Amino acid sequence: MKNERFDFKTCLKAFKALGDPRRLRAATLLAYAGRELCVCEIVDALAESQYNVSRALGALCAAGIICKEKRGRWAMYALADKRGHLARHLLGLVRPAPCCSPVARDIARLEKRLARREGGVCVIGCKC
Amino acid sequence: MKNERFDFKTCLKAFKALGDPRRLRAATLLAYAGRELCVCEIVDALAESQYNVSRALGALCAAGIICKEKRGRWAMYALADKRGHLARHLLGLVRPAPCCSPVARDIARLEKRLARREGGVCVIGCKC
DNA sequence: CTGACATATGCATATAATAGCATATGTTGG
DNA sequence: CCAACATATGCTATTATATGCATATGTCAG
Repeated sequence: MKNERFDFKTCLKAFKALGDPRRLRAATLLAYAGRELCVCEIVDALAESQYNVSRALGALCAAGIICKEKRGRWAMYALADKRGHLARHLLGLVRPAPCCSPVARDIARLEKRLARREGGVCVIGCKC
Repeated sequence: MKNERFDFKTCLKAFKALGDPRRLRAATLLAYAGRELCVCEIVDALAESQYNVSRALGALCAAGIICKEKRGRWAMYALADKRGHLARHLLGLVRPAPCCSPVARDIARLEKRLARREGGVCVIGCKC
């Protein structure tokens, strides 16, 4: 993972995908979490509408930043693994929680939400 | 320069600025060159209009990716130094010249152009 | 099979980014 | 001071991107 390089098109797609506040927040959140999160947890953590979050996650997925795994009626997202080295590099550059950063608030809300998991899985769903 | 991190806003601006083909090409070119280039050299290397290149360089400058130094009627651009560690990290991820990449062509044209410098300075100007 | 639920998407519209042209700005040489 | 030149910018038209609403899709519980 050292001195690794990626082709132009791949980098361009990644930069473009991360060049939007909501998408960067979502990706940073997933990088911070270091594990799969379900959509409704991300919706709560970002405090954004289900619509906007779904679109953002879809775009990040298309850019190869994150990946999705459908599990029953739940959709789980995590940082991409296979082609995801670039994503790790990029998100590793974002300071996780300097106070007053949007990321700090997102993380705080995520922690609260994760505390409500049961047996390691989300059982709450959307409250929208 | 190891494990360095940057705040959310800075990263967002950088990703946004690099999420455009022409801007990413220009920044990658400057990273590759490793020295100041004048606008007309960049125009020739990218084979784009003076207008488009000027706009792209302006945007990269505003995002803190590159910096500008006016020298007489010439404007020289280089990767940002002071606040530019992020830029170096990011552009270090772009593979410089896999053949068939736009970057490869840009670099080839740049080399030709640099060969025409006299005493290390550009003396040609725009031919547009 | 039905109703409730988690998530995704189509369509219409708002908003922002980009392109091109012409022209402005500032600098040098005569 | 003027003309030539390198570079930047204002304006407008165009195009891409984001938003909101409603609704579609697919899955589970009963």
